[in-house]
Amino acid sequence: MKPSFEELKEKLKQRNIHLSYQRLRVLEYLVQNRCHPTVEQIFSDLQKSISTLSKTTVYNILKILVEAGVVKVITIENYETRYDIEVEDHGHFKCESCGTIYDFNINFDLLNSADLKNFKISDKNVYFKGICPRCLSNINETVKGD
Amino acid sequence: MKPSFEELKEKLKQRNIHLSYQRLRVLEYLVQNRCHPTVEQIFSDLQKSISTLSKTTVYNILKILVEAGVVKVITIENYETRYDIEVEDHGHFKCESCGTIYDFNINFDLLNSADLKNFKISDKNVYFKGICPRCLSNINETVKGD
DNA sequence: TTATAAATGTGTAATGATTACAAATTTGTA
DNA sequence: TACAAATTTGTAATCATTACACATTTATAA
Repeated sequence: MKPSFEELKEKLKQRNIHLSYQRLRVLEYLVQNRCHPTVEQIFSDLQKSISTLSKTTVYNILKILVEAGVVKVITIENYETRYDIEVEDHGHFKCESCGTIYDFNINFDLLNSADLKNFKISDKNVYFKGICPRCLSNINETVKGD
Repeated sequence: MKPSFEELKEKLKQRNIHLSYQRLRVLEYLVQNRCHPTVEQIFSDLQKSISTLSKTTVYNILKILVEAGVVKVITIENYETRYDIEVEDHGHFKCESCGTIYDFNINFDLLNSADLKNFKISDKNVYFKGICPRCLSNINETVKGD
């Protein structure tokens, strides 16, 4: 379900992708930070402990991990690319107030359309936008407070 | 269902958005070109007949039309923003071979998740990727021909 | 019609994410 | 240990988008 760091390393080995220090640290970061981080977040956080890290390296590694099928690009806004460990299908909800992206379960098998009967589908994506419970309650608090 | 140019003009009037020449031409272009064009496509096509047109103007107008709710931003790839006349909910299929984006019907009411019961959902998006029938048959032709 | 303020459009410069590329470093192998 | 290949790094280039100031058009009223 949620692949462990060890399982992901194994998958990369099988694909003959060398497990360099930087690659492992980026992978580890994504396993530990399941908040769909941007390149900027990944880079600035990792740079604290890998002082020589280059942002280009982060871009390169993410590209390799995506091609290897262990990381998925999350495209919700065109001005920010986010990355997620590749897991079973799920939807994303982006809160338009705080920007947080939440995962939610959804049955992708139900996502079918007769219009696509002659199409070869290789990737299904679902994302919603709106306001998350936390922000909704903050808004209510504010109203009450006024 | 598919709003006409006249209906869209009416909607803009109701929202007190001045129907300038450039705005009407961009709107007309989107009604007539239901291929989810990029800013570049809209600009370069319209510039042929509106020689003074500025790309900044196209950006400005698209922003206004989106805010007015008559145009929707289609985010599938983070490197290209596409625009579509706002219509009833439908999914998008992007062919990874030719780049064409197809509309398909899908029941958005079925798109629910218990995980989101306390969330306020204002926008639902579905997009698939894969190979379209045309490209699939081209590939088959090529294989046969070899 | 004419004056004038507000709205709209235009062109250039700035921004910022991403990519290209070449040099430096590290790794694997003989 | 030596060398070739892979990986990382830093800088420069690219490209979509935005900021901004100026030009043009439109709406309104005298």
